Amino acid sequence: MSEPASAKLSSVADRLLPWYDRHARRLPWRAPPGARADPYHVWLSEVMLQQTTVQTVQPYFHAFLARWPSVHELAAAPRDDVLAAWAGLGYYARARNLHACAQTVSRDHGAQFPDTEAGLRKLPGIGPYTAAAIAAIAFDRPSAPLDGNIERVVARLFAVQDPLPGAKETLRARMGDLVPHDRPGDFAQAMMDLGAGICQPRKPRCMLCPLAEACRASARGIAGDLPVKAAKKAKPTRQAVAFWTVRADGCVLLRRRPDKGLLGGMLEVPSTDWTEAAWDAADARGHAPLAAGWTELPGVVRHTFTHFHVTITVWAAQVPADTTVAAGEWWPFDRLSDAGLPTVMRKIADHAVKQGAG
DNA sequence: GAAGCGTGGTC
DNA sequence: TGACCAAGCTT
Repeated sequence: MSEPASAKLSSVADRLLPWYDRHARRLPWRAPPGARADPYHVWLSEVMLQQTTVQTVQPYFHAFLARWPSVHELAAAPRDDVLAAWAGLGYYARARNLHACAQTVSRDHGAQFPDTEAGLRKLPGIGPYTAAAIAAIAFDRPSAPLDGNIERVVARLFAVQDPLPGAKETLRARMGDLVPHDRPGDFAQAMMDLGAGICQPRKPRCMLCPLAEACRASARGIAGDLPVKAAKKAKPTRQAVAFWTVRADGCVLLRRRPDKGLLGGMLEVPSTDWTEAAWDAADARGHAPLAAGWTELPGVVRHTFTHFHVTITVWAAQVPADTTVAAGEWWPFDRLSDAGLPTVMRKIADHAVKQGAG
């Protein structure tokens, strides 16, 4: 019988963990050496870090912990407060699921997060990656989280040339073979740190990599070409008109978006639909939140979402102090920063102010 | 399996 | 400037 594969694979953890002990990034959600991380902190950070950089997440993580120190307090918070605190972070379904998850854990689990991958996987907003990551990092389970960093590291280690996302299950199995029984949580974080700091997408720093000797892609000089990814579709450009309504008492009209879909549940500057065809004035006026003397402001607001670009024209109007609307909220202009506007809406507000319609 | 879902940084 | 990329999940 030949030498078991595990003899060689275990050397990956043996090489990586000492490197991690010297080079681990110091991050606010990580436990100090020798301590167990708080599952609430691990969960909150992992959800915030979905498709989002560490630098972007840090201030939000601190703000959430300061305001809601435990999962019980987060569960008890009004949902709109959680959404407003999430504003600017993107992928707002995460905030809706975060709040729902906190309520489930608080109500059904005695404020204790499940300590297994399968138990975590049942909670809203916790998918395959996040369940595996929390199980490993918070509970030291030998699970195999596979995020974008680990996909890249594993694809290079084994020189996997099949394109993603088709190769994902192959990579997950390879990762599973690498996970050590000792310190699996540190191993997962070490793989992510390696991906972020050494095994980088464009210019891998193989000269500094503790796994270079074991890396097939590095040996062949093709590390920078992996992983192969399927081509992405081109983004169309859509058009919209946004209505900036200033009331004589200094309030601005906002509106809450439907719960599902783009910017679901978030406040918005009332606007037309976002269509590929341009809006003519008569059609746009039919979508205004109220009848008023609308003026088109110079310039446009441009923004890019995951799957389309949008060009927004802003119409402004001033209305009397006693104006009301059926569906909408009047927000004092000088408290607009508390409203929790998504970035595209903040851009519209900034544009209106810059054009003198504050 | 594919599409929908944000934002900011980088090259 | 535009395309790519980041600790993905849901339907």
